[in-house]
Amino acid sequence: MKKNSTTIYDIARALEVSASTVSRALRNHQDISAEVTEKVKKMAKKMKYKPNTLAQNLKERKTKVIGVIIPEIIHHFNMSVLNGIEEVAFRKGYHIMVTKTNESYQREVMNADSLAGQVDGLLVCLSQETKKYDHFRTFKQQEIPLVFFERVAEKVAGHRVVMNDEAIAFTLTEHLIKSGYQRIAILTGGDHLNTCRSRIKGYREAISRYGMTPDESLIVKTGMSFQEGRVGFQKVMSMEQKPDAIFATGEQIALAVYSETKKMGLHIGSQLGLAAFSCDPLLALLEPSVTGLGQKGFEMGSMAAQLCINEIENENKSTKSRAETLSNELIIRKSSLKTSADTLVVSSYSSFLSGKNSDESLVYIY
Amino acid sequence: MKKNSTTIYDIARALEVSASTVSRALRNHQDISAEVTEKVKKMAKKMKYKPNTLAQNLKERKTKVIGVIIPEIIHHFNMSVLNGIEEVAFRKGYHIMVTKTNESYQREVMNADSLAGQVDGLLVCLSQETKKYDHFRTFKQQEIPLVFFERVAEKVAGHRVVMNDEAIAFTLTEHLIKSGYQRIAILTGGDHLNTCRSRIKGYREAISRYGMTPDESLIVKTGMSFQEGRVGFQKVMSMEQKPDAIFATGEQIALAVYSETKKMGLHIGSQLGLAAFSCDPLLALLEPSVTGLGQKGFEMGSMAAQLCINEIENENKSTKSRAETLSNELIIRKSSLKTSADTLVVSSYSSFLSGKNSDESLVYIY
DNA sequence: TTTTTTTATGCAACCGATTGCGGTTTCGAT
DNA sequence: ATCGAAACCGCAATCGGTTGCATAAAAAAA
Repeated sequence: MKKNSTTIYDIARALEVSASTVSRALRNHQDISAEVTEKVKKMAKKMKYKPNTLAQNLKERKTKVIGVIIPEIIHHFNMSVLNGIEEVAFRKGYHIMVTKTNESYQREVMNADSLAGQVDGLLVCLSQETKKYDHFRTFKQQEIPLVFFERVAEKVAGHRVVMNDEAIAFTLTEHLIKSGYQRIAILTGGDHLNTCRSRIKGYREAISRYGMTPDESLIVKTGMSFQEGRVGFQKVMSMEQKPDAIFATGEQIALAVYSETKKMGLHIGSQLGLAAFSCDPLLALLEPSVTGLGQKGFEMGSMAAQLCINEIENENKSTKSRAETLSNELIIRKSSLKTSADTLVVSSYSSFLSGKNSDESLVYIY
Repeated sequence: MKKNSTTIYDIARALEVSASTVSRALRNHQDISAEVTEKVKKMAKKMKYKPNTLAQNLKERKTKVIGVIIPEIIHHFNMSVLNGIEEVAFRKGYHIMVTKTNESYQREVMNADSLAGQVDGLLVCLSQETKKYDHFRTFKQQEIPLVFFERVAEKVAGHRVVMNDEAIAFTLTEHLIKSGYQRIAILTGGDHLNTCRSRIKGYREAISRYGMTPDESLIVKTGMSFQEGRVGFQKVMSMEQKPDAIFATGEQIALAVYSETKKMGLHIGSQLGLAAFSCDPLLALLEPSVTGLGQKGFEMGSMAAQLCINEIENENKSTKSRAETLSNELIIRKSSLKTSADTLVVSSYSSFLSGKNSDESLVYIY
């Protein structure tokens, strides 16, 4: 690259001034007279000068690039987040380097290591496998801002942007209960993921709050992927006491349940309730439509990018780790209603976290 | 960034050798004795040395980064492509810098300019607005490999990876005709896009081949976005002579048609045929399911990345622009069948390009 | 022992832009 | 005419790693 490009030295030679003068002129340094400045700029344009970003990076010790690590690309929520990140980055003059882990811890480590040298900040959504966080230490040492989103490392210093997982899970479960379902299974991933842990917690809270008998065998932690979701679903559906509703804690799981159910000929809603912790708008297009969440991916991504860039550009080192929680809303559709009511009612359940959290999860009936 | 990191000079000082020796030792240069090499490597590990990528980039005049420009991120096909790109890039030791244009020419220019200085290669899917290609000249001048995919610039030197648009469009239209639809509208974008041009051509070919009367008013070029697709759909549906089938030339258009149709209460298939030039697997989940294409996004992305990296690493300048065409298959589902046949028949139409193109578009009935 | 080769290492330039510091010129003030 | 202060500009170092060339030391040949 940069085969035939002109440098400040070329301009300097052409104008018989020094390279430093050219450099200063191009940056509007006041030491350089107006006429020289103009002369330099004119020549720069004439010679199609483009500053060598690589040299600037080395000198300035920064790249105007933020790294992104996500588990999967083919994933609507991740895409939305990425979209938000890109949008903010673009407006702020940054580029994004995107890597995916395929939910593999090992690949996450490789990505983190390889990005370490060339980004000014890093945005991460942890892989499903990740239980150790040493690969992020480099960033703290080098004072590279680190922002986790969605799946966060609580033990690592760094900003965090998450959803109100516990409250939403509570509301969602509460809704299923109020819809008349008696045996609600939750399909989710490992306890080490904050998302799964919180969602399970909210689920448990609702179950016990409404005096239902908790059944540990209904909490199935097979994983967040499509395949793993299917496995979990098959597992609960082969129990002697089958569940009558499913809480799918991720969009891939929801899709797995949905397609499996269709294959089995079960009618979603009347025969098996389904509610998903998913922002995918596709849920509204399915027939029957699936209860899910509002779309907060873009917001999460832009907030994460914003936090990151702020810390990059703020010279004050006083930036403590901030933990941002996005509220979200439950959008009720046919899949979680036993009777497909033609008349749609709008109501609102209060969030179960009475004092602590005032942003109650709104509930729309569609 | 790179606040407290050790350099080769630190290692050199600790070992009382020169920096060049350290550099060479770390790269296994044969001039350095085995013992010194080992000593250096041991010390490097001990001091947690990581080479400064920025300095290497400047020196080597390359970055091991390939830029990607796509119109939209929230777009299944684009993400499939991106997924393929990332996968190949990762395996080859490259990073990807992802930018999106939001279908804006201006933003495409900005992205191209800003990427020019810091990538070893560039992968581009043109924006819908783009009609001038000057912003890609820099890359040719600097000999930075350029690969277009999906929407390509035919006038610009660079590799191209496309689908067999014309043949697929022919097959798809042919299928609608054979299904018994009489008035087939095609919703698409501007003629300057190779994709639209080829798809329209295939459509026209099929219409005339089967002796139907072509009607220019059925060729609606409102654009490829969801909103534009909806506009186009509303336009044809408000004609005095409505179409009885729609050929949606993109996934966003297909979704627009699908959701509008549902709103109108029209039954897709029996009342209005629909076939989409789209790889989105969601089409299979909808009810009625929508006729579309096989998933070739990953393949397109990995091929594009492969071409790009090959050219980056091949020193022989003899790399002529290669144009790769991916074949694809039509997957027939309920939306393009007037009667929802319970018995599914598998057949195969021959590609209309008899001699020239032997990869006929396979047709599955689902 | 002397000369030639081989082996191993260091010096310094380079990639291109930035910037502290010092030097020269200009010009008004004394 | 002399001095001091702006106003302008260039030298050289720096960022960290790489590499051609020279050199020194060790080994081999004479």
